[in-house]
Amino acid sequence: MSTRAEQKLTTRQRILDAALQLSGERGLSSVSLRAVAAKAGIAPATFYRHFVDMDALALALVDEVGISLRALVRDARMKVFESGSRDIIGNSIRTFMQVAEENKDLFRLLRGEGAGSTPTFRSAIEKETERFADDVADDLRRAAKSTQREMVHVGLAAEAMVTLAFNLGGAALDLPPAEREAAAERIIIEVHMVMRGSQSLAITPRSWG
Amino acid sequence: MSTRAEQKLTTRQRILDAALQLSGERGLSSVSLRAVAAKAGIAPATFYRHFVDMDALALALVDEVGISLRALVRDARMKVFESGSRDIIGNSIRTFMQVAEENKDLFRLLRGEGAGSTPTFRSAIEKETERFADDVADDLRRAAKSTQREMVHVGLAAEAMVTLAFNLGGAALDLPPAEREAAAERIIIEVHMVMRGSQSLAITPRSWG
DNA sequence: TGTACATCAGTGAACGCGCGTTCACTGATGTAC
DNA sequence: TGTACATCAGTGAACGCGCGTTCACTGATGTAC
Repeated sequence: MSTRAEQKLTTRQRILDAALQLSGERGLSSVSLRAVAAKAGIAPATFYRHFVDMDALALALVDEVGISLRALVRDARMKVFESGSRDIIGNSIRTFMQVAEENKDLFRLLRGEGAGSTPTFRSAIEKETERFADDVADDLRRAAKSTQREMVHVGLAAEAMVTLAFNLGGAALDLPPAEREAAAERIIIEVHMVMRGSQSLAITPRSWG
Repeated sequence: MSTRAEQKLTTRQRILDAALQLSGERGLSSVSLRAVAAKAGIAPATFYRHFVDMDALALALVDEVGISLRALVRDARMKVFESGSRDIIGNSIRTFMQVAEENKDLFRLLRGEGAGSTPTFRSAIEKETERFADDVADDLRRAAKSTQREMVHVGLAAEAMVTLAFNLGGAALDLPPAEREAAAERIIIEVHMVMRGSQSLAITPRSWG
């Protein structure tokens, strides 16, 4: 690869990094092109050599965030698996929280921007969380087989677990460490409830409600 | 009450209504003072007769939203109770979705602004959702007594249910009606899982995980 | 009731500022011969 | 390798615009006598 093209890519990356950092405070939608340029150390006009506008940047960022996130979580899942622990849920949530803490900006972006922005952006983020839930669903199915405990609506159980982890876990990122750990334990119990509920419904379906 | 004071209050209300409407599109944090003034039919400078700045408006709005929401949900719960149905969860979620649909802007504000804004604002919104969860917890305890089915971690179960309803329900507001109903049915199943899980853990606590 | 004065919600013009975007440019890197 | 030309990432100045905020004002409403 030529030097010029390489250089262009590193500048592009500097722009993405700057945008991610700045989005942490107030959300990406209130970050200006000029602020991104300043943080990235380029002239405002240079921005246009890389993206047609801020919306394009936002989409590229969601893409990158999604990829990073999946990689991070794949590692996390392997870590849980290798630990050989029987407390799969507890370990997963604690690892998730650790990864989230080390990548606050990424998580805030996915969580915060999910609501208050452009429809395109919103649906891009929804796709990412869906992929995430799909991975969890696979894990659940595998766990169900190996423990011989049947589950129903595995996809829904996974969706519920991911929703709880993302939202409650995301909110917990703003808390002091001690409270953050307490929040993690609460999330673990709630995710357990979903797990048990899915198993319980497999044994005794729809009753009194 | 004097005519002048009355007039001032109605203007204030026009400002709040305008802000709420405008927040629906892109979130409150990207609504300008001038846009609010224009929508409310006043000069920009008049805004300052009612609020010191946009942050004060935001806080007043969260307060108002919280109060409206609790009133709406109190009505909804009564409706469910009066129906005498045994499918309490299903009815609650469906009623919740109906109320949410009729008050999209309110819900979007609570959901969307929960992440991407000022810490003060964020914590104000968190308080509102906590109150909401407390109400649900009361309902759960009452239901547990009347059905004789013990539950554990009722507060956590309520938190999980509210988190699921708010986030998945809120996301569903952007979908076409048919898909929205399907989403509601999915949320009902997931909330059921939490319910069952809480009951199951009361019978067989912490096991293999 | 009538008069004189006080209050204050709402105004319109003006301000300086940061914004997104454009444009002709520069000069290092890449390419052809 | 050396030379002449092409490419194009990055620039700096300039633009018009909507923003938040200020200020002296207006005139209807409220109050005291």
